[in-house]
Amino acid sequence: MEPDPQTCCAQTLPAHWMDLLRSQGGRVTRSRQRVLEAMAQLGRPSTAQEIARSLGRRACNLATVYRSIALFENMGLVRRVELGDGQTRFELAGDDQHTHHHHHLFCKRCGRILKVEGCELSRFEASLARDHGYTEIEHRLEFFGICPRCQSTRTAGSPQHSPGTMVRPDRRRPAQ
Amino acid sequence: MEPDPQTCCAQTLPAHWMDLLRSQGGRVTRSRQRVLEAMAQLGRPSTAQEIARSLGRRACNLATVYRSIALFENMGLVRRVELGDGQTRFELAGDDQHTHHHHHLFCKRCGRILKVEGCELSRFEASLARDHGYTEIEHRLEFFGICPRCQSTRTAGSPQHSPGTMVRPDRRRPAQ
DNA sequence: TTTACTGCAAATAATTTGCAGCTTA
DNA sequence: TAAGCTGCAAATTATTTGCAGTAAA
Repeated sequence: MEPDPQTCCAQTLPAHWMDLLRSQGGRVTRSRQRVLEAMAQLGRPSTAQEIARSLGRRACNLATVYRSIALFENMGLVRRVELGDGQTRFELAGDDQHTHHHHHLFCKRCGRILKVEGCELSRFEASLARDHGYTEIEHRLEFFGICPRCQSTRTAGSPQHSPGTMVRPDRRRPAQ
Repeated sequence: MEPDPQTCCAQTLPAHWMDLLRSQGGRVTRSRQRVLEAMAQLGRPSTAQEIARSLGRRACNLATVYRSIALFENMGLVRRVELGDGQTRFELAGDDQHTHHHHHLFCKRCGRILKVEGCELSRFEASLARDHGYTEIEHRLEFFGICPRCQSTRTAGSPQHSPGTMVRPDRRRPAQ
């Protein structure tokens, strides 16, 4: 897996997450710390399984990973990413270069995930708020396509992520 | 549930779906016809359960609903919609006024789903293709907010859809 | 010490699949 | 007829939960 600056850059842990956690009555435990570190190291939207597995030896229970993620998601430390392949992924959410709001470009063949920045939808959100009276509007936007490598191989390339757990191609195709 | 032109408009069945199905070696069966009719009548992204239940008496097996949906999705007759609440929904995909490409505005409290049109991302897609060499680029975009009714009730309003199966508010919050 | 957190196993829930019988072409 | 469907029940898979023991604060 060659390095891809836009794909596999280790993320940064949201600063002050410990304080944030404590301020909400939570405890800073080794498990939670490890889950966050694993997510940061993975540097891309990852499933609970991937996160648990990446912890390897010092693994913490899958149930704990789920519980930690749920907690972090409610704290706004983690955001969920759904790419229509039936798997729910999570990534760190923050406001620095690596964790701030962004989107993804997902290869429909191999599952490669590219980070996409610079989408400007705030004006559109404003018009939605005005036209329909909604508040607190936010959005999720994902792109799908065929990556360069897959174009040349013609066949479904080797999945970049979680080798061995390739999702069925059929479900990967977003009904556009 | 008052009528909402943008939410609950019965959709139209994709024309020629029978021919399309047959041309791919599939058979036009009563079950498949009913599943499509149910989706058209529901007129909004619906889960397999909702589709099966809406068929009421003349119900067809849940497994069959899943199989039909999968088939239709691969044919491009149905597209999947994920709103981050852990449920996978499906809606008719076509090119007429009701089924063409569009997005949704999902109320984070009651789950009301509003259809959103007029998003212009093709230029952005083109730049993605140019910059990263991807082809066949498409996208999925969903908006989340608090609908007017929920703003006034302060509490989680009655869910517009599938009463009784309200998802946990915690999971409804998209990690922005 | 107190009470939240964790591991483990059992429980749920959403999908999928095997198979034998039923239908469409 | 023949192959593709369908219902039903069992099997999977992802995720959640109960509980008793462990560890933050």
